[in-house]
Amino acid sequence: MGRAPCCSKVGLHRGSWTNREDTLLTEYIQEHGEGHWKSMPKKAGLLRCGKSCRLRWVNYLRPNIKRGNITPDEEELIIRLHSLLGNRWSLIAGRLPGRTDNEIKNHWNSHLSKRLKNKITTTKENNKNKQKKHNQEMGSGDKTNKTKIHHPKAIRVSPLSMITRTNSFDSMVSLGDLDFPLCRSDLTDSNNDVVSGCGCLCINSISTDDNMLEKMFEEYRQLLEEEDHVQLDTFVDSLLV
DNA sequence: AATAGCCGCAACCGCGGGTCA
DNA sequence: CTGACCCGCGGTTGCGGCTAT
Repeated sequence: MGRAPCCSKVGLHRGSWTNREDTLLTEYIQEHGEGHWKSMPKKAGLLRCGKSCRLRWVNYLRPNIKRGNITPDEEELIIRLHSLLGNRWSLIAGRLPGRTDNEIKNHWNSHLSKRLKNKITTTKENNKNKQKKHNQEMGSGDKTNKTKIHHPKAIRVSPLSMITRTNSFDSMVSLGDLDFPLCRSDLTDSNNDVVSGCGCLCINSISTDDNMLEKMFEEYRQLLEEEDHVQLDTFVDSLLV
């Protein structure tokens, strides 16, 4: 028994929104408020799926939405938040006023991920050369010294057990206080540019405990200060318990 | 000028969690 | 307890504009 479709597709408009549709939706929401997406299209006189209306409103028509020109500061914040949260775009968006999760997701996929990939490649090359040189100086290489970074798959976060879209991350932790790299490979060069963000510390479950994240960061930071061969799996696994 | 390829972004889709009858 | 429904999320698609050839 399959899941029923969210709405009947028959006779509904799809594709780009027209000005008239935008106006109808905006006027309806201004008068009646958000929510009740299922019944909204009919009441607003729109031949659209409720999901489509919600998406259009949230990503485009909502007031106070900033469009285009993501600043370098915002980019850096996105990179850091992504290294912390993984692909939790709604959480990342909650930390960037006026930005939508869709916009951030698109920007990440089309710009930042490629840029980081390039930087990672460059960094890896440099590290390879350094390691080669080091091995030559120290004799044979030590294969057990490899740092292992675990990439847990991001999971959906319940709004109740977590946070709301609007206040989201503010209620958990003040990232303005984060003056250390968010993950092992999210290191900065002498120009304070993020060199690499590949080794994501993806946290699979975040409690509402006020100090939990800060404790985790502190623990993580201490780990990083320890010997190079720390197996990050151990720490990450501890987060997953 | 034509067109192929690329890129950015808006929109769609499927899934999972929460709620409620 | 169960199942239907609603909502929101992340992944993916497809279209339009831009650029290179």
